[in-house]
Amino acid sequence: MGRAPCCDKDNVKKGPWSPEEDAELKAYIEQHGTGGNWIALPHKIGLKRCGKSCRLRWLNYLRPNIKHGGFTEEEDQIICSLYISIGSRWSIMAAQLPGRTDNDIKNYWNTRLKKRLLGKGTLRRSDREPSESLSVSAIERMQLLQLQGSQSSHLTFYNNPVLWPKHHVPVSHAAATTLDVLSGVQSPALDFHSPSGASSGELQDLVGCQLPDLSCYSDIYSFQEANNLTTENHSMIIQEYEIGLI
DNA sequence: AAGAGAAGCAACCGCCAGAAG
DNA sequence: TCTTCTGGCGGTTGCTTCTCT
Repeated sequence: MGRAPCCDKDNVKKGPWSPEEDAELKAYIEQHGTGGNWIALPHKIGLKRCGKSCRLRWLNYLRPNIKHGGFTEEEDQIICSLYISIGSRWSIMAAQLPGRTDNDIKNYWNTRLKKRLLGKGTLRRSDREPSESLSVSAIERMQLLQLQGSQSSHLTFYNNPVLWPKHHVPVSHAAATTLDVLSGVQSPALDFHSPSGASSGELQDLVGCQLPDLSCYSDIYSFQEANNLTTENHSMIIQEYEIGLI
């Protein structure tokens, strides 16, 4: 059944790549391509490396047109906006930033941007109770939304289609408007604060398009209320969920 | 000048969805 | 149809470099 094991883990080298290994991998891929099989690649080249390690090395370091460091102000803004809208989906962010790798963006966010934007008081995983259902990423995004709301509006993800991920499907204007109204007016028919509140069917009728089950919003709304987030942010979160980004 | 702590970053780990046998 | 592997991803680790005292 199945396939042969990918590599002999006792016989593969780990740790930093040497210039010789880099050169061998680069030369082989430039000449022959990956052949669609990373696992077989190190055997063909004669490298004592796991295929996954070769893939990572190529994608993050050896691939042509890779940029390292020196993130621009514009890139900072894009990363920040995307983090607010899609969270820690580094590969999607990398797709929006030519020459940047997901690993680079992730490192840049974790070591610099996060501290710069949120300060040193950001939540760590160890600070939270295990039962809390909001991820650290979600809370950081809420904090950024608050900051964004109190500062300029140019970072707003939904105001700038350039920042939308390639798979982004714009929400209909009618749906967005209706959701804005609903979240602002708090219709008595809809209890946004309870998982047992409005069904997606009820909202669907009001909005005129298909919506997912809203029960998952309970934590977000509770958090929003506790942190005085705006209704604009409120509806944005619904929109993001609707298009599958959260 | 030396040691400690912080920051930066490359690479590994482990999980998941889809593919292959 | 089931089992196992591959590719891809985000999270985490640990080594190196930098900064502060």
